[in-house]
Amino acid sequence: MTLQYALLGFLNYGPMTGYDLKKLLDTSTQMFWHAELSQIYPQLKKMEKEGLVTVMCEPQAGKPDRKYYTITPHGRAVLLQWLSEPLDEVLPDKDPVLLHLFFAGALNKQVILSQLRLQLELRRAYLSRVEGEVAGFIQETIRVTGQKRDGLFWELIRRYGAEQTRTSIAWLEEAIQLIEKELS
Amino acid sequence: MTLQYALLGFLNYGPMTGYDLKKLLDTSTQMFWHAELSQIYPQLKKMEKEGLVTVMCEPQAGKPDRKYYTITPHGRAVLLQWLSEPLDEVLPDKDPVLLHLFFAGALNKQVILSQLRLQLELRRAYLSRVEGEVAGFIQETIRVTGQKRDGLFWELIRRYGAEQTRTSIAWLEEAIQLIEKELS
DNA sequence: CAAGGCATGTAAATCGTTACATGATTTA
DNA sequence: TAAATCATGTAACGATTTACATGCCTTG
Repeated sequence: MTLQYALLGFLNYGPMTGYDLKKLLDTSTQMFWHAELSQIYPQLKKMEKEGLVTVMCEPQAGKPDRKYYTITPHGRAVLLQWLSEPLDEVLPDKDPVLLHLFFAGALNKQVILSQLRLQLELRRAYLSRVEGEVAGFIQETIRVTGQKRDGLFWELIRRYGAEQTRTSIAWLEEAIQLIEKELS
Repeated sequence: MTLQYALLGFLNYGPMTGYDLKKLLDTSTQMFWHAELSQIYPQLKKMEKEGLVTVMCEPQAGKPDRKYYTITPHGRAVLLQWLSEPLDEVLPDKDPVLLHLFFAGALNKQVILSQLRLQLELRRAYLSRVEGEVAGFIQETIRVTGQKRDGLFWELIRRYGAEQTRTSIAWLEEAIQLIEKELS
């Protein structure tokens, strides 16, 4: 169901194909939402049947037609309805890395340390991407589209990701030190 | 597949029933992993067929038998194998709250602010639970079970949750101020 | 006396991933 | 010339949720 709202959210900016939507999911929301084409295409079909979007085919030579989906007034109403719902969830609920760590006591010190060091590396790399590329991409998108109001939220979310990652990094550094000292 | 490792991880402490495992998932790992009984029971059955666990039935009057599952040497090997794998994931990948916020530009200022204020409230409540109840529960569990080594990881994960939540809170406070000032 | 805990499950539906299929064009 | 991009999809499988089913015992 949530994927539906993600698609409606993007279609609210203008008509697009499933392929276009996939690219937007990959470049804009991949840190907190994504989907495969094999999920997107059937979802769009379902949304059309429910009157949330309409389709227009643009023939192409040698390729399948581009199928442009346009959000309907009803689709827009459904999107706004969802967006207006109170944000009453507390946390994203599955994190395999933490589950891993929860049982890590069964491993020896060196294996655990190398796992944590890999995480540290990955998160540092991620942070530098968020502070570099991602920040630039958002500014560029705001410049090109003139979406200042929406851009405020994009930038806010980017900063959230950066702050969470910084916190992870600091925690990993401490955890590594602690384990080096305290664990036998 | 991950649920399997969660169950093996707990069964590695000793034989248990599906019902017991559900309670452990609810009290110990609910912040980063959980499952319903309707998923746990079939999963255990499957694990038995694969030789990861064995079952022993303890008859009860008026209730279904308690079915105790015991981890096998093979099960332990499979668990250790999984635990030893490098932690190469970067982030938990779906967060409906962020997706919501990503499209929040379509809403009016007051609705957005009340949504963010609700999030702030929820995260503050969550933090106080993590710093209170949860911390106490971990200390108590370490005291009762004598699992000092494992307890180190439980406490580390708890602190991770607390730090991430503190970061969320600070970010939400800033975001609310910014939106109050900058947004029309 | 109703609600919740104990203890087991099954069935149906939804959500999501991976693999497969086509076929032209562009890039390395 | 191999791989990636464009553009559509289907099929099979696996993961997860929700609803249903039983029946006793304990707590409010």
